Parts: sequence; structure tokens; C-alpha cells
Amino acid sequence: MTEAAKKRTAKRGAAKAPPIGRRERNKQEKLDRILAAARDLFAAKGFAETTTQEIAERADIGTGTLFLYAKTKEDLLIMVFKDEMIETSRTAFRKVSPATPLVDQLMQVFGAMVAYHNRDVPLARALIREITILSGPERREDVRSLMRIIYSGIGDLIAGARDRERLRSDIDPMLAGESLFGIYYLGLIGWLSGQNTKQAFLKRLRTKFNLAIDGLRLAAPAAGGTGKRRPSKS
Amino acid sequence: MTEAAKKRTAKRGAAKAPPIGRRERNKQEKLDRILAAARDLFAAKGFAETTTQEIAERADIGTGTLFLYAKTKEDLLIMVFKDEMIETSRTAFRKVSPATPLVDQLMQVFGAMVAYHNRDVPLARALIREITILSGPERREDVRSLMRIIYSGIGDLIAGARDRERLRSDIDPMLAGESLFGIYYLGLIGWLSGQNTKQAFLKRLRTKFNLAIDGLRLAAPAAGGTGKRRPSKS
DNA sequence: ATTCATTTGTGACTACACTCAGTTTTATTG
DNA sequence: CAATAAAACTGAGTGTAGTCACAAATGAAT
Repeated sequence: MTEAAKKRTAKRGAAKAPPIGRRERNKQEKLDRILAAARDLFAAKGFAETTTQEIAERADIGTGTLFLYAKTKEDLLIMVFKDEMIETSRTAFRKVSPATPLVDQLMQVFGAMVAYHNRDVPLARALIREITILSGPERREDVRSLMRIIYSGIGDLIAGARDRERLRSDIDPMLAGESLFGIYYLGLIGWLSGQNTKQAFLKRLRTKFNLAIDGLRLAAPAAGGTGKRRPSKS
Repeated sequence: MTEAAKKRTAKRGAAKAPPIGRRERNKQEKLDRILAAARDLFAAKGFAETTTQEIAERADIGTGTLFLYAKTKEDLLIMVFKDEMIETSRTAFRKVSPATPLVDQLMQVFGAMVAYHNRDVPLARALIREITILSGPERREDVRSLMRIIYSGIGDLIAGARDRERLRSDIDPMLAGESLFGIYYLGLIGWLSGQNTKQAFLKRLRTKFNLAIDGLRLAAPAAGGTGKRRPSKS
């Protein structure tokens, strides 16, 4: 009996319901090799400087095979870093100090994201470029799920701070989360584009968050009369 | 005396300070032809689908010459639309109704920008992609000047609304302008990426602006202005 | 006008992302 | 096991952005 035959029989005897044959296993292994190769090369040489040839070679597959797993080189970039970014975000929200001023909590979260991007700024630039406007529809869901995590994470922080900081109860936390993320995102782009140092960016961001929380209006800060409706004009 | 000699003499007699010789003129004409060709083709076929060959052909220049005027195809995109975008922004700010609630003024401005992008959404996508993260440093100043115009434009609106809407006097209008633009920009990206209809985007944007102006806090509202806030009972 | 230096123009060429017709591998069936 | 179908793989080939060594045009100097 040949090795092949033995293996085949063994598989039959094991379990057929979850079709985890050689095929699926090979495919998964290949994908893993591709992603590892791409990650290493992107980190070592940068995104633009890495050729798909090199990635295929290092993953020990044919050039054409690569494009069976990633539709484009840009897709590969998202595929490589998606999980990492999601994990970074999740962890950032998990680590937030409870019962801390909302601004500080926000700065903790976004600080973690900035620290992540700071590990490789040119790569972050490529990544943000692609995330902002995807070059194809393939990774749309990936980005969407990342955004959902972030928006609802911020939304939860806002909801959690409602009592502590006497926030309005009529606001949609998700929508507010989107606003705050927009403020962060534009600053991030500015930093990655070299308009600000990381420190200046973060400092400015804190100011903007304070502004967003307090609003532009000349409302009485910490006024004695809590919900005083119309404080006489003039 | 030959034609050449006559011309040369004439030029000498005219003015030498502004060296507007045949050279400069030819260069300008060529650049104009290039930009016109690129604009037409981008509009007709889309950015990705237009080849630099086609642009060169239509501009009646060699393929290599094109890259003497634009370092990359992406550069060309910015070069073609930069002036238009700046003009759109300037006009948008100029047309703002004075003595109108700040939120409405903001919606007028950003509404104009959205209308501009709405003329060709796929092209807007390419444009925003490139503006967000430039693929090279060549057009950095162009984008920066556009941003300056926008930020200070919003800053002026805020400063102008200070009395009308009893805004805080301790805020940096430019910084606040950046915040509001960030909120807009992320929404714009969402719209261009097909996450929202134009209407939903604009409606949501208005809500976000109101939130940014009023703040998240339950502080005593300074009434008056755009009392768009939900009438909180009790 | 002639010479010469400098700027501008050019298209054959290169590098690289991506495709596709043909091949190999795996699973299935009898 | 053999035969067959289906899925996965492959690398030579294709299209296109961008380069570069050389050519042409221009302006300056005499």
C-alpha cells in the first residue's frame, strides 16, 4: 500500500463532515506563506519597492498563483495588516482607564493607534492611502468592519462617560464617534504627510477633542444652575 | 535681415526683464495642451483607464516629454484639477449668506464642494485618494495651499459668527476649522466609497456640525442660534 | 552668421503588475 | 486502482508608467 493510499484511507476514517482535506490545508498554508512573505518584504523594503515577484519567490509559489490569493498588490497590503489593525484597535479600547476623563480616554485610544502607525511611517502612509480609498471592492468589508469597531468603541466611551461628565443624553454615540474619528483621521493624514510632528499632532488633537466635547458655544462652563434653559439675553 | 534676426531685435527692444521668449511661450502652450488633453481624457474615460500615451498623443508631444511636465500620472491629476478646486472653494466661501446660522453657512460651503465632486464621482475618488496621501512631494504645496484656503475660510466663518451666535472667544478659529473639515472629509470619503447616498451624507454632516457647535456636554445652551437641539423634556 | 552651451524634446527601452492558456494536483466515482 | 472531473497552479506573455541616451531647438556671445 502506498503512502498516498494510507493517507487517503486515514482521512476517510477520521471525519468527512468538515472538509479539511489536503487541498484546504495546502491553500491555507500557502496563504500564510504569502502573507508572511509580503509582511516581511513590505517591512524590509517598503510597499512600492517590493515587487510581487519577490513576494511570490519568497512564498515559494508562481507569480500567477499570488494573484489567486490577492487580486492586487494593494489588496495584499490590507490583507497583511487588517488583523493587526483590528487587534490594535480592540486592545486600545480594552486598555482604556475607566472613570477617567473622556478626553484622556480618547487620547489613550488614538495614542495607541498612532504608536502603531509610528512603527513604520512610510508603510502607514501606504496603508492609510489604500484604506481611505480602496482601489477595488475586494477589501471593502475588511475596512468596514475595522471602522465599525472604532466607531462603536468611541461610541461606547461616550456612552460610558455620559454620567461622569454630564453629557447630553440626546446624542447618538455612534455619530459622535464618527465625528471624533474624522477629527483624528485628518490629523493623522497631516502627520503622515509630514505637516506636523507626532507630538504637535497629538497635542493639537487633544485640543480639538476638548473643543468637540465642550462645543464652540459660550455656554456657562460648570455653571451653578445646571439645566438652566434660557439665560436671559443681553 | 532674416525673420529670426528681426524677432530677436524686437524682443530686445521690448522688455528683457520678464524673459518671455519663444522658449517660455512654447513651454506654456505645451503645458496647456497637456492639461487640456488630460482633463478631457480623464473626464471621458476615467483616470485609471486613460493612458499617458493617449494624453501625450492628444497633446501632440512625445511620450517622454509628458514626464518633463508632470512627474507622474497622479501629478497630472492634481495639476489638472487644483485650480478648479481652489476656485470652487473660494467661490463657495464668497457666496456664503452673511448673518445666517453658522451650521447653514457650513452646509453651503461643503454643499458646494460636494456638488463639485458629484459631477464625476469616480474621478473625485481618484482625486481624493491622491490629495489625501500624495504619491510624491511635487504637489505638496498645491494641496497645502488648498487646505489653507479651506481652513482659514472656515475659521473666518467661525470668527464672523462669534457675536451672532455667542461663540466662545477663546477658541482658535483655524483649529476649529480643521476639526470641522475633518468631520466633513471623513464623511466625504464615506460617500465616495459608497457607504452613504449624497443626501444621507449631507444630512448626517449637518447633525455632526450641530453637535460640534453645541458640544457633547449637557451644559446650559446659549440658546438663540440654530436651536436644532432636541427639546429635552423635564 | 557662426559657434557653442543650455534647455527642451523624443521614442525605444525597462520594470513591473497582472493575465491566461496550458499543466499539475486533488478529489470522486465505479 | 483507473478514469474522470474539478480545482489549483504556473510562467511566458501583455499593457502601461516611467527612464534615459541621444537629438533638436533655443539663446548668448562674438
